Parts: sequence; structure tokens; C-alpha cells
Amino acid sequence: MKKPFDDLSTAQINKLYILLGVHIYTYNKNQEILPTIKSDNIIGIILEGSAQIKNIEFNGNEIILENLSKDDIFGTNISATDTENYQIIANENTRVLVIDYNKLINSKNLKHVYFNTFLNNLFDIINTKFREKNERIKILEKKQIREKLLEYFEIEYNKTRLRNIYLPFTLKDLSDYLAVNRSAMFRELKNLKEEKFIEVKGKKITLLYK
Amino acid sequence: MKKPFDDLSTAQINKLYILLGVHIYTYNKNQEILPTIKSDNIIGIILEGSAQIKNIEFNGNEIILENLSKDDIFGTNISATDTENYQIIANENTRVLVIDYNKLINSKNLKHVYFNTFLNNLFDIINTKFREKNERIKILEKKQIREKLLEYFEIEYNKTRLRNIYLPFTLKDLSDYLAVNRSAMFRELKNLKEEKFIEVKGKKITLLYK
DNA sequence: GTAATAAAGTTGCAAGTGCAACTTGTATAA
DNA sequence: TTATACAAGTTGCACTTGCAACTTTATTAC
Repeated sequence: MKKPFDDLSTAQINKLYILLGVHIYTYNKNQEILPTIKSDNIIGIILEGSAQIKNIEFNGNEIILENLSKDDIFGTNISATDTENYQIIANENTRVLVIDYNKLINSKNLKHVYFNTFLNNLFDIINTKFREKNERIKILEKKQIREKLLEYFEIEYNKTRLRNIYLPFTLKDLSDYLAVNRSAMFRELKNLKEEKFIEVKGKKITLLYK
Repeated sequence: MKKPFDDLSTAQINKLYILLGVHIYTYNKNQEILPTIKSDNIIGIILEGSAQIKNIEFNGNEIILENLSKDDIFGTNISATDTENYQIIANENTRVLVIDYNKLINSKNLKHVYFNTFLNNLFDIINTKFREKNERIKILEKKQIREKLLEYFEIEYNKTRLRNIYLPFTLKDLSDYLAVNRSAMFRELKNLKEEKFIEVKGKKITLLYK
């Protein structure tokens, strides 16, 4: 998977920084990222750490729209977060690089080869983000918890072709990701274990049918 | 909402066509779009008509990943459709413009102002597509049919601020979009009608609580 | 080490949903 | 016009799920 500054030398990256007028901000765990310039035309890149984009509903409910990790991009102009209420919260100590969208899209910059490389990387990352969202939708479209779990396993299996899946988060987080009740998901995992479909050891899930 | 060739003169569009080496294909209703060059690096633009991106599962199930209408873009490099089995099927007579992705990302082209405009439009369309996917995810994350319907109404209401929502598809399609059983959705619509929350007349839904 | 906090795991029960099997209504084509 | 689809609408029933209320086991903080 491409990263924003792949195929660029340090010198080129520095030139890019100047060209795009970047700013770098640092956040601690649970701090909100860019609370003041939310509506501005910016693109953010996670240089270090990780964060979550949460949608805050009228009733106070929080929905995780996206998990951002190192080298992920975000911003109202490139990977829409709604005009509605949302927050981006750092999961840990996190460094964020901020680009002015208007400078990115300024034709004066386009003549630089390194700028082109950067744009190319952006398209690649955008593509990955679309793939992630499509994966999530394919899971959420399943009507039953068992089907959602199996679809999740299928998608993860296809990435590595290994029977062992290592969850990048807790089982509770998995239930949020699948948008099902946590205890109902545990019940279904228990069924799958008893039927010898899977084995679960902490965050390692083994697909016995593969 | 931006279209691919907004802010460009006819002359500029023609120059773009040459620069990007475009091809235009025509399809009839129910015909598959670009079946042969699926895996190639291309970006498609719907010039006329509409189509659906369907995911075909191992068990034969079909899932609609995306509805494409006039001026929508698609393609493996810009709005990921999985490497897995999928089809793009024309809903009606449809004209598609196909761009070679490698030419789009060729730095030689970047010096042209009209090329920059086009790139700008692409970013705008990408943004819209992300917004649409986020909307869908927000709906699918709801656990109950009633909540899904209300979330759908909420999103549509916020677009126009009008109590009347006009469905762009049938109620059956709505149940697919919400990923719920059709008859269960009808039952819930009936409840909402009886509780005077909504009125339904064909494809017009009136939100009585707004 | 101990306390505090969160995750993991379980269960009963009520409520919601999917599914099947219908009927009715409404387009589209011969 | 009649036939043929397909959408709209309804209902009973079995099964699944959400929810609440727990206990147990890990983590994290002091």
C-alpha cells in the first residue's frame, strides 16, 4: 500500500512541504485533532500515531466512521466527512501534517515532477480508502451476525491467504465494526467455535474451514 | 455538485480528450460495461444514462455496491471496485467515456490549465462519492429497521430541508439500500404511517415530524 | 501490589426481523 | 385487450438479535 511520500527523496519532500505550505501539529491521546479548522479546505496526513473519525449524532450516540493510522489521509475535500457534527480524536500521541487544499490544486505547482508523484500517491491512498469502505458496506449488508462474521473473515483471509486472522482491535471493537450487539456477537462466535468453524485465542482467530 | 467537465470550454474538453486518449463506448440496457478491460488501469465516466456496480458473491448473491448516474466516475484506480468478481451493468442506454489512468497521472500533462481544472473536478466528484459511502455506512450501522429508515429520512431531509422526500428508486430498492428484508421494511413503514410519523404516496414520502 | 477500568464471556427474555406464501396493484409488451 | 412481469402490500411463524444484568478475566494507572 502506497504512503503519501513514497517514491520521493527527502529533498523533494522538503520542497513539497514548502510548496504546499504545510503545518505539523502534535496531539496527545484523546485530544481532538484540528477542532478549530474543521470546515476549512485542508487535507490531513497522519505522520505518526493513529486516530478515529467519529460522527456525533443528535442523541449523543457516537459512530466511528473511520480508523486513521499512520500515512492515512483525511479532510473535507478528499475523503468526505460530513458537514455535520464529527470529531477526529487521537488514539495515542499523534503527529498530523496539514496541507492547504487550494495549494494542492493550484496549477502553478503542477509542473514539478515530485508534485506529480505526490498526487499519484494520493490517488492510490484514495483508492485504498474506497476499498475499505466497500468492504465495510459488503459486511454491513449481510443480514445475520454469522454472515457478517464470515464475510469479515473472508475479506481478511483474502488479504493474506492465511488461516490465522489477527484482529487489529478488540472483539468489542469488532462488534462495533460489524454494527451488531456485542453479546449477540459473542454468542455467535461461541456457536462457530462449537461447530468447529473457528478457534479464538485472544485477538487470533483461526479459520478451521480454510 | 461538480461534473467531470465543469468549467471547461468545448475546445478545452476536446484537447483533454486528445491528451488523455479517451474512448467512448455505448451500451444497451442490461449490457455489461467494459467486461474485457475490467482489470486495466482505467477511469470511466458516465456521459449519458446510468448503471449499477454489482458484486457477485461465491453463492451467486448479487450486491449493489454503487449506483452510477450521469457524470459519475468509476474505475479500479479511483473508486475501488474490488479485485473480486463484479459487474457494471447498464440500466438503460448508456454512453461511457474511458480514460487511461496512466495518462491522467502523466506529469507531461500537468502543465495545461484545463487539465488542472479537470483534476479539480475529479477531486470534487471523489469527495461526493466518499460522502455517499459514509451516508450509507451511517444507515447500515443502525441496528433496527425503524432507525435505518429514520436515518435515511434525516440524510435526505438535510439535503433539501423539505418535508417531502422523492425516492430515486422503488421501495424494493430502498429495502436493498437499507439492507433489510423487504416485507419487514413495509411492516415498519406501516407502523410509521399509523403513528403519523410519515405519509407515503408512491415514491413521495412526507415527514410529518418536520 | 492493589485498585480501578475496560474487555471478555454468559444467559434469560422480550422484541424485532427474515422468510415464505400469499393478494393486489401497476406498468410494459405482444 | 390480454398476458406477463414486477412492485406494493400483508400476515403468521420461527428464529435471531438486542438489551440488561451479571461474572470473570485482562489491562492500565497509581
